[in-house]
Amino acid sequence: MSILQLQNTLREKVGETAREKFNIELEQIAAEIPPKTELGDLAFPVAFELAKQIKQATGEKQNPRNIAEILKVSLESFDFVAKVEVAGAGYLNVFYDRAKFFAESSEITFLKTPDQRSPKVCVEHTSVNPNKSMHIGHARNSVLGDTFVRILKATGKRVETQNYIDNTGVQVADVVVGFLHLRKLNLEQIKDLESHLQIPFDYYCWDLYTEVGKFYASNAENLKFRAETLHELERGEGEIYELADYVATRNVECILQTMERLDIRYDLLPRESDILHLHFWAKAFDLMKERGVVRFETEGKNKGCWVMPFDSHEGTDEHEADKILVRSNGTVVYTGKDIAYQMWKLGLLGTDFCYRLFYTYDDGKQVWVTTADKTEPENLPEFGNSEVVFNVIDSRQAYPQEVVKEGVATIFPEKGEGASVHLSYEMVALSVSAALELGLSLTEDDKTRPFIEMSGRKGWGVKADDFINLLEEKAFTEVSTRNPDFSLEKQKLIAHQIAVGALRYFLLKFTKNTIIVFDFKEALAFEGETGVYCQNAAVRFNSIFKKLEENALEDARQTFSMENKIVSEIFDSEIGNEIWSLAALALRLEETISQAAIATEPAILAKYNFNLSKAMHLFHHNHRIITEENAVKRAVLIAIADLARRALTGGLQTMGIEVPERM
RNA sequence: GCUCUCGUAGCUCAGUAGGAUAGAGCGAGAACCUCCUAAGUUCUAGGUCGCAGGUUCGAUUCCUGCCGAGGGCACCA
Repeated sequence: MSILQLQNTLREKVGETAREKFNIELEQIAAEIPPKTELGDLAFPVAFELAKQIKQATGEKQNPRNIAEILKVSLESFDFVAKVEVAGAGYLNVFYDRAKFFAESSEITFLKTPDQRSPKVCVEHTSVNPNKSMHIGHARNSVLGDTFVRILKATGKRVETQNYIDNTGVQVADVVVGFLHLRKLNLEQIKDLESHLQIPFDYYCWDLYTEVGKFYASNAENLKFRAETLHELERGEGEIYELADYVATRNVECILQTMERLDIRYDLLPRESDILHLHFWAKAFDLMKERGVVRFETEGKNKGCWVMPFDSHEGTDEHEADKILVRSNGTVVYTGKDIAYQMWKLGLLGTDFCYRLFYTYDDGKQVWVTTADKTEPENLPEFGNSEVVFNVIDSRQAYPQEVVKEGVATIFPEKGEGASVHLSYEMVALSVSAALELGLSLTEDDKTRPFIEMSGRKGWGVKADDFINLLEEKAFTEVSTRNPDFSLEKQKLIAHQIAVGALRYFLLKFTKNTIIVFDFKEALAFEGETGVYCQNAAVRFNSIFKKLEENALEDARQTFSMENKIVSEIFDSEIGNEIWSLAALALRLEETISQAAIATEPAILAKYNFNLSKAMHLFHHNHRIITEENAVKRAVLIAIADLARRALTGGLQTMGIEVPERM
């Protein structure tokens, strides 16, 4: 029986007893982990609630402690429960039978694998404009999205990961303007330039994009180049389109490489150009008209537009409550296209992309890209058609995302709003000191602000690759000093794993709706609450097992199962609470991952991994396994250490963090 | 103007389906390497949970108002 199952069983029993003894139907039964191991493994503050409801129902005033005493008796009937105590004003504290419970669960595996028969869910993340390199704020999106994918998979969900490519938007147009009108280069010349470029292509574009911003600022007339270019991109053919397609694709390749460094991969790259060329909007528009959810305005300020009635809280008057989807000149707004695209993801559009293979990763995993050309590639996976779609998009887009969600739900009430989830998060901004370190020219007003927003347009930001490099260099210095016997290759691998762990943990330890104010010192830390701290706990435990005899774990399990009585005594001894609390914490991984999935909050998992690591470092400090002379105690310690390292390895893996061989 | 999010230790942040003594990291001050790696462990100092009301046996958590910070509110993308 797992901890989750036991909790639910106990919860049911509490509800049942409340019904039988007090004639009260409890809607929800809260259970909590007591603040200290001495207070038990699970607590029900339910007697307070019952006392209140009994008073309401009968007017009779009952002491919560008396109520708890009655519930106590019924819970004690389970064999997994060692004892139940009534504590404080009426808490019901449940103590598990540690030896029995541990014997049953010491071999548990924590992570589920995706069930191929379960309905597919889609997570879209990254989705950066393919016109420059990624900065650390973009990386937050990807790390959050990728970790959420891992969390869903660990709960057994089948997940499709998409990275949307806006290859026909203003940002791509702007960098194309830079190539055409500032650099005066055609496609061949760009390729030639690239062949002897000292910096990566996306870095080059980063600088060029900033120049274009200045180009527009210097003379508003220059904006006509943007309009021209956008028009060409929309047309979908011709020299400029070809050039833009090349530039965008090259940037996508660079971005995929950056993400590969963080162990982030995709299944599909849906491109905006294909949404345009395959007329997704027209299809969606037909469906909307068919279902009568859009209206053509013949008068008022929206005259000539197609609108969708929208009873959102955002509108200030009745008119603004309607969302314009088609402008009076007949063109569709961005949100309209987004609704069509969201319909495709959910399998509601009734039309599909064409596909071709974009790239094959080292281990053979494939990432596909959409096209508008009819092709019939071999081994084409099935894309789209997801039960639920999670869009990882920063909180500034909350309003358009709300429109998409409500829009789709209006067209398909049978599907409902639950199918579209905006996985919203706050941006990464620069601290004033970090901005100054980067040499940005801040105004006096800027310097008084709580943070400085990153801006691709201004060229303000810490590039993801630069920062990973910085972390790798720092880690390499440490690794090579500590492990001079390792080959250079191995040292570099470990430094890389540490860098990834540090960055991913840093981006995940904050809850989604906290603005991360990026500060170099804090982000580069390898001590305290960091990924490195967690990795180190796992490495230390692994090194114990390397030094133990070959069959130590199997032997321990055998000793353990035969000596139930002595095991009980150990758990009841002086060190019992401490070692049991580590075991109990390790056994909570599954529950934690499930909580993180329900709350769409990877930070819950990050905090768990940190707390588990802390308990492990403490355990490591207090107990010597290898030299332990009492065979049964040694077996218990080995089994707990194994449980803990497997839980931590699984928890870290779910965050996309590897455990290095040595550190 | 309308609307959303946030305000917890010197700093950066957790927490709260209303509940036991409000936690962690950093920073500050001390102690611990002959020891399965000190990227570690232990101890100390540090809080009117923005302010004021309300609901409740009980509020940092829920409600209202105020103050402060940051978003979002186009026939932009």
